[in-house]
Amino acid sequence: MILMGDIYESVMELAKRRGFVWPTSECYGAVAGFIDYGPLGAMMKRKVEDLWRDFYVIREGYYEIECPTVGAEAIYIASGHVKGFADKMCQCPHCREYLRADHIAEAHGKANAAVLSAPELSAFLRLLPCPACEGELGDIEVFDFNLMFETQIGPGSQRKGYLRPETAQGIFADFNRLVRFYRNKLPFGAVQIGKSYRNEISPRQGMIRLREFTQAEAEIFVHPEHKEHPNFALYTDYEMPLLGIVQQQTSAPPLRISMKNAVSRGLVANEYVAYYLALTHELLVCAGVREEKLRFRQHLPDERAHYAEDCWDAEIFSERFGWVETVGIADRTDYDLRAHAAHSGDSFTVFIPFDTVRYERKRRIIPDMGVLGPRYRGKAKQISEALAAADPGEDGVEISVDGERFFIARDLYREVEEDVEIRGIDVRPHVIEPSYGIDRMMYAIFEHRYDEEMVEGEIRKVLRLPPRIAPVQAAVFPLMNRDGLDEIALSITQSLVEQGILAQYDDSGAIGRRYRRQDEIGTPFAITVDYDTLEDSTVTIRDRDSMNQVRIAKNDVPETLRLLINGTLNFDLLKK
RNA sequence: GCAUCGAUGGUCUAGUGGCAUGACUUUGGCCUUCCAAGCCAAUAGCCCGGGUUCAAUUCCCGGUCGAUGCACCA
Repeated sequence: MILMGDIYESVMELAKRRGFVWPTSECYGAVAGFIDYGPLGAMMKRKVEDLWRDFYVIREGYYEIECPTVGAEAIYIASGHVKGFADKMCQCPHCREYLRADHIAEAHGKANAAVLSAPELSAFLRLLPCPACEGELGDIEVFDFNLMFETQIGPGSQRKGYLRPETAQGIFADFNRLVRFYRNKLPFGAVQIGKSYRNEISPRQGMIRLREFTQAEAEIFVHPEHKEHPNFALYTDYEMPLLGIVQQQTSAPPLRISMKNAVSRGLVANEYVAYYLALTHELLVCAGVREEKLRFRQHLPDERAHYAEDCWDAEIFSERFGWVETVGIADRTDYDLRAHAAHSGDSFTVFIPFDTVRYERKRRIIPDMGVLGPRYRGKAKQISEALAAADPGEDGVEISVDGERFFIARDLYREVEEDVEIRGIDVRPHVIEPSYGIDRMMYAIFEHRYDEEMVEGEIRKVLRLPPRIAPVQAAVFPLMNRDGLDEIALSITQSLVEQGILAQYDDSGAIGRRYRRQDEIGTPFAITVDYDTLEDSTVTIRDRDSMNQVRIAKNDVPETLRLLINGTLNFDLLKK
């Protein structure tokens, strides 16, 4: 329960004050769209990323790679970002408002205005009113505003580069290496966690829309005809709310449905997409997102990229921002690999051998280059290629090269029939892409796990973080700062550190105050050394969420905490 | 980017054309046998730049950041 005020204000105030999230370079004036993670925020973010790695790297076996954040222009020409990641903008000459040129055109009946060129758009807009001030747009200039940050590689301006707008392209560009790494077998996957950059026109909403943000993306390469996930059994009966296209069009509530049924009813395109919907659901809940504030929404046909076969967003409900898209899960088909193949000249395919070698009877045309060469000179090569693909008649064949027609007589080539051995086929995989916005996850966790309650007339602020995510995992207090209690507490702290547990020792102020300090930063457990400890070598362990305490042997503290933190042991079971 | 509003110790806040309030937090000390107790002390602030003025935290202009609306946006 939140007792007072706007939860966003309360959460961000705490995050700032306790060192989770800070405005960047505050002493020079912060910059919108950029944030710093402070000591606790950076620690917590790393733990969220490690949780993600547990799911994708350890469990799925998709190894992590790391590519530069600066990419050569060619990559983003191929990916379509140089052309497509730009908005057609214009500025109203009267009110100086920046406007989306294609949106105005579409509002006035121009279908598919997004594909028009800048001059075409500017001609179309001439007589239209500005949506902001109603003034006639007149002789208006339409320009591209590309959302990528641009830079130069090397001195001068020899080579143009861009800060990556997504981590995915680095994985695609490494495809041929990855195929070899995974020994030419499908499916395989690679993941990347790192910074991406988008020069947002107007970033607002704190951590939700950043110009520099962290993505965790997986690119899973699958055989286009085999979209059954090998471990689908894990999630066949997993149920979660799906807001499909039909539900959205009929304003129906999300459908709670098992993954098996979602696929068999055609709600979700295939097992791979369904598998990662379920995995994402599990991961987000595990990270601390409230299950009842999480839904999966399918892209409507007009918002889905033309090449995508199916696309879903994991949306997390924020009191402040409404439903926030936090994870995108798409079947991108072979779009990306095809684009990189076309631009780079590499094949971007995997050779898949058949179980048994096949033979096909093929008619092959062998040109007589001894004659064709001298006769057609520069065109000879093209003619021989066209000839190889032609289907000759009785006395010869007519082919065309560059629009010019040639008749090649029967005696200028030989036709042979032969059995050709076909050992396999080059397959261009389809890409299943789950793409996570880590910063949005972080905000959602803060908002969902922040709590206030009234305790003896005081507001108690608690971050109810899952123990795995909490930046500090345990606190150790001497009840009194004397009589040797402090030495015992210090030695317990040391024993925790030796177990790899981040523990904070605190002997400052009243015991209640120390508990509150830890509650605020989400520390799940606190160990207190009191006078009984001197008698029987037990200490109390206090659970953040219930504030209950249980006595355990001092020597059991490191192992007990280890089990509590990794979730093997539940605090309630400690009681007996 | 436009319009409106705002910005005072770490946090919340009072107030002013002339020495800038108070509370909480934090630090040190005293006290204290389990959930922000008490006492003493300390640290720490008027978003930035320019203008008006003898004097600007205060008034004016510009900027930055934040909130809201428009626009934009996965």
